[in-house]
Amino acid sequence: MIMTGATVRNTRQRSAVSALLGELEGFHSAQDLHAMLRERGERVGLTTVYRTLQGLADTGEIDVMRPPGGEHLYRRCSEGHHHHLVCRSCGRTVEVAGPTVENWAERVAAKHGYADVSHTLEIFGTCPACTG
Amino acid sequence: MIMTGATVRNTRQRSAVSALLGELEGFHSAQDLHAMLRERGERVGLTTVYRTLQGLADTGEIDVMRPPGGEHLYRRCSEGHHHHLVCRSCGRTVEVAGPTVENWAERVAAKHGYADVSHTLEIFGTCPACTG
DNA sequence: GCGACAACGATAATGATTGTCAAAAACGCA
DNA sequence: TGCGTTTTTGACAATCATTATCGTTGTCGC
Repeated sequence: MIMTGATVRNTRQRSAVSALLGELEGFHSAQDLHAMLRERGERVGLTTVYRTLQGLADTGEIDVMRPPGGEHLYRRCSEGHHHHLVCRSCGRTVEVAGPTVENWAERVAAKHGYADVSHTLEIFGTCPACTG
Repeated sequence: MIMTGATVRNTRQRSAVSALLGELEGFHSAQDLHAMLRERGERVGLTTVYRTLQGLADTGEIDVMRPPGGEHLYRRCSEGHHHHLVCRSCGRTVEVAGPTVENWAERVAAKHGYADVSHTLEIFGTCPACTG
């Protein structure tokens, strides 16, 4: 058996995507990011953007949100498990940590004998700026 | 302005979909349901199944779940707002009512000035039967 | 029974994501 | 620094759920 070192190589493209995410506020789709990179003159393939985002998401470096109506959105977020409070109208997002919910989910799952629990939670609303 | 009576007509197809959902346990995709209807000899188009499900979901008669990896799943559920605890392996589902979470979500949203709050929450795990 | 209009459904279109695979780039090592 | 190995890339095709189209059909009020 070969114990591949699971080496992740540093490439120009990966850096570009990562850097871009570092500068941006809010959530952006893979295609958005791809377009921005092209505008900057960075030559990165769409396929690669998808792959990179997936990788970053797997390692928890970025968060993924799957809004009801379409494409996945990505964002560099603070560490640890948390959720998002998103404005339906302008997209303004607030990170929310919820020990309350985490515990509740764990408890409920345990009560029914479910193991290996995970969950997804998104809160939608209209932010103050968009309400007026 | 024309005040269309917003008439919803009773059709054989709508009844068939609704009836099928009434008999089934668990979640099923639009395509699943369509296949089942065909097996029964009911002649219903896939397009219509989608449309009908969307309609039923809009009026709250059925619940929609959007699992991470694919198609939307539909199910006739008990009334009121609730969430689902789903087995990753076999799909066995438990309905979960969570005043805890509802309140928490409301509170958090309010704290940030967000109005008109809604949320989505799914819990995934491995059920007792699939753990062994 | 009739006419208006919603609903149907076969088919084409859409569009995000994933698979493919040959070519290019990184890394470890001498 | 040069080399072989292995990962990564990226253009392109494929997938596949969902949506749009639009002529036909079925409902329902009258």
